Amino acid sequence: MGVTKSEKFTTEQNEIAQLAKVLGHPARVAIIQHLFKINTCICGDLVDEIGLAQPTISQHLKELKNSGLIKGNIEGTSVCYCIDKDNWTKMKNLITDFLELDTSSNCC
Amino acid sequence: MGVTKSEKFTTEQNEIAQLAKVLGHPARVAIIQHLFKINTCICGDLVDEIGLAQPTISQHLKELKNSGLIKGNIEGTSVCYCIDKDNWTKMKNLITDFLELDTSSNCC
DNA sequence: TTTATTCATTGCAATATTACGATTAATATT
DNA sequence: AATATTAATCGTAATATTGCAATGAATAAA
Repeated sequence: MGVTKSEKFTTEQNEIAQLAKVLGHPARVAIIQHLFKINTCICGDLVDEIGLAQPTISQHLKELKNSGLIKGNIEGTSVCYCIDKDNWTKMKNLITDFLELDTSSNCC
Repeated sequence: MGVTKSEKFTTEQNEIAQLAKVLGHPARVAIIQHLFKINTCICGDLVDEIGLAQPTISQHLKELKNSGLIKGNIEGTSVCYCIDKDNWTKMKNLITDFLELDTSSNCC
């Protein structure tokens, strides 16, 4: 059926998975890293930087935007994309808490 | 074409994305959390715990196993799945480093 | 106004993912 | 041996994702 049964899981589990999914493509990882590196960003830069076609980059940017991790301000013909710091911090905490599960057990 | 162009990205970007992708499904998040909670785990428990069909759980377990995050030891008719702590720690560091990108800039 | 430039959107093809019923393989139990 | 239990695998259907060419909308430059 190809459709995730979100209703079977907690809100937290769904949120973690949703964020992880957004980061689950190297192009989006690369975009995030680039945005952090240069602070102000134009989509065209990313096309050159990443080497995928412009509509493809645009689509990845849309997903990142939908997730709230980045925001885009229109500036004339270009668009300034950048990290949404508040959401980034929230996301970071959510994922970090999940990853910090105790590994000091003694099974297997 | 539905196929990710991994060759366009760095090894690090691909590794981060690959791990994030594995965590990009609530069932797998739930499985990881459950494994941490009870240390020793049998697949049947997970079917009851999570509420998806046994083949579906089995498939998610396979993906987690392929990623190296968990390992499964056969014990009679049941299988003891648990977190692969070394790999978990490596993965945690990889993701954490990525998430720790500096948010102290002043764009937008 | 005409022409570039920049980026979003649409439409499509190829591939991947999610889910489950049916079956299978293996060990336990009777 | 016959039956039950556990979990992997196979096959299939439904849906999602990835990628790009073509197009469109908007502003900038000539």
